[in-house]
Formats: sequence, structure tokens, C-alpha cells
Amino acid sequence: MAEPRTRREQIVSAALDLLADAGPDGVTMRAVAARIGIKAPSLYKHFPDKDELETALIAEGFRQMAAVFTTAVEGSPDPLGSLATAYRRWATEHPHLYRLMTHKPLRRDLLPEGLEASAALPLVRAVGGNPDLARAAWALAHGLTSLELANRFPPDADIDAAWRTGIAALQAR
Amino acid sequence: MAEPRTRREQIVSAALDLLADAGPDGVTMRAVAARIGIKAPSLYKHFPDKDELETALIAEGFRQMAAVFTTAVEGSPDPLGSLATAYRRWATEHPHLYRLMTHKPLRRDLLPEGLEASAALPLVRAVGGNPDLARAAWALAHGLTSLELANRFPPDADIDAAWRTGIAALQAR
DNA sequence: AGTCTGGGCTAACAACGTTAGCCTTGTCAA
DNA sequence: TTGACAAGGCTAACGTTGTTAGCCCAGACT
Repeated sequence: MAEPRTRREQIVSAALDLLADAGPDGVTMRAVAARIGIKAPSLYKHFPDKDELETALIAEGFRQMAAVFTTAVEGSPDPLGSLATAYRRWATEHPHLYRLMTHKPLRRDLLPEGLEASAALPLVRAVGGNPDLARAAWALAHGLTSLELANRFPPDADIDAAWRTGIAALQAR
Repeated sequence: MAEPRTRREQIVSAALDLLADAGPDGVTMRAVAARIGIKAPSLYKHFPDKDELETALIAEGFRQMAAVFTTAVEGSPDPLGSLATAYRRWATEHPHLYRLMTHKPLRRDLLPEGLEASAALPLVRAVGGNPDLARAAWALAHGLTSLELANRFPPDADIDAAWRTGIAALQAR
């Protein structure tokens, strides 16, 4: 995250750090507050509740994804392939944030307008604008990622091969 | 779930009911206990902690999935298509249980041996034994399901079409 | 000079998972 | 028949969590 300037940004930044190195259970209001040297109830001067703080983390995740995916696609000879690599890479580098972003219904009303779309745009472009194909590709990527993060594949599974097989199939359309 | 006979089965059954109609937050040790007329601490005579109770719910989910998928595939002219339909159907009929089963690392050590494999077998058969293809298909199904349950597709999205597109692509392999 | 307001604080609450320790009931051995 | 023991209830309580109420201080503006 970029230099936190406002107190609100400091809080988000502290929560992101905590999420990254202690997992979702580590992100308690008291722990977040402590990390910036205040007490838990003071957080409520900046966020109405924990849900909105979490949504702010999710928004930051989307911002990062949008940036990473955009640069992954631009000028690539194989946009879908590059995107797939970038997707898996980002998710495995931010496993807890990725899960937070995807595992429950999104409070879209609390998210900046257009943010979600801007993270999705590179993919829509990469598949040539076919929305059904884009959704299938997204689902494939999310499914592979989610199953990998949840340790669902056996230890001897060749996850790269599963990605290649799936992407190649969709690419042929 | 079949007729709960032992106390342990009663507990699992009560927890499943609670999960289905009050969601994950509704499944508290106190609420589960109350539903069968006992107090929360008594649950600990049957399960060492809430984690193991949850794993018992997950095991029941796998049992149901294995049964449903097996009958969906057998004798079908289009095994993969039937399986896809059955998968989506089961998940949307048991959204909370589905999420519980998939959203975090699995305590395999607490699961009956072979149970996970028996739920996966119909799929492996349906794709002709290619493990990479099976994993891609599983990921596609899980991704589509998970995104649908988390309300990730816009209201005007044609989710059926996304399923058809994805499955057709994999089928062509 | 007086008045807001932003943003900290302490104390406290209810709900949660969990533990300690007690008591009753039925089974079975001596 | 009696006594031991295990299974399975119970109450009381603890620490942690999100959250609220209510107080207070500092700076900005009228």
C-alpha cells in the first residue's frame, strides 16, 4: 500500500499488515488499534464497524489487482496466459487478502464506483470481449486459486499442468 | 442426513439444520446444544472442540456429494454435463455447507479415510481419467459455484451460458 | 472569549468458545 | 448386594471478541 497519510489510511495499512502476517484471526480491532498506538474504541471514529474496515481492505486488494493485471496484459503476445500467471501469482502472494476478497458476498455499496470493473477489464479484453468466456476463464482461475490456497490438491498434483490444460481449452474457443 | 441415532449424530444433525437456516454465524455451541435440549459444555463430552464438530459437518457434506454425483453420472450419455448440473444444484441447495466445505484448509486427519476420494471419483471417470483435465474441470465448477454463491456475477449475467461455455471447452479436449 | 468538533480515552456489555468441577445414572465385578 | 466406575448431564466462570456510552482535551473559527 502507498504511504499511509491520513489516519484512516494508517488503520487500513495496519490491518493489511496484520492480515498478511497473522491471518484473518489476527485482525482484531484491538490488535489493529495497538499497531498504530491507539485503543480499539478509537477506531470507531474512523470506521462505523469492522465490516467497513474489511471492505476497505478489499478495496485496496482490487486496486492492486487492477494495476497488476493491467500491466501483465499490455503488450503481451499471449494476454490470457500472462493474465493467468499474474492472477495466480498475486493470489499466492496475498493469500489471506485474496480469501477475504472472495469468500463472502461483497458489500458493493461500500466500494468505490467502478473499482471492481477496473480489476475485471483486463480479462474481458484478453478473451476478446465474450462475456461468457470471460466468466468461465475467471471462474477457472478463481477455482484453481481457491482450491490451491485451501490445500485441496494432493501434494503430488501438477497444478501448473492443470492451469495449462484449462487455459488452453478456453483459448481454443 | 439419515435418522440421527446416537447423541453424536443428533448434534451433527442439529448443527446442519442450524447452518442451513441461520448461516455460519448461527452455528454457536450454545445454539447447537439448545436445539437438542442440552447445555453447551455438554457438547464437549462428544466433540473435543468446535473444529471437530465442523469437520463432522464437512464429512456429511462429502457423503452427500459422493452419493449425488455417483447417481448423476451413472448411465448418463453426457457424464460431464450431468455432473456439472448436479454439482451446481447441490451447492446452491446447500450454500452454507458448501462454503464451509471449501473455504479453508481441510482437516484431512479428522476425515474418514477415502471419503474425499469417493466424492471426486465420478469426476475423474467423467473426464476419462486425465488428472489435469479433472482438476481443471473441478476448478471451473468450483469457481463458477463459489463466485455465484458470493454474488460475484452482475445480476444480468447469464450464468448458465458461462457453465456451458466452460464445460464445452473442456469437453473438446 | 466562547464554542464546536475531531479524535483520543476508560469502563462496560453481551456473546462466544472453552474449562473446571460437581452430580446423577446405569452397568458390572466382587 | 454392594461398590466402583464411566457416560453424560449440569453450573459457574474465564478470557477474548466486537461494540457502545460517556468523558475529556486540543485546536479552529466566530
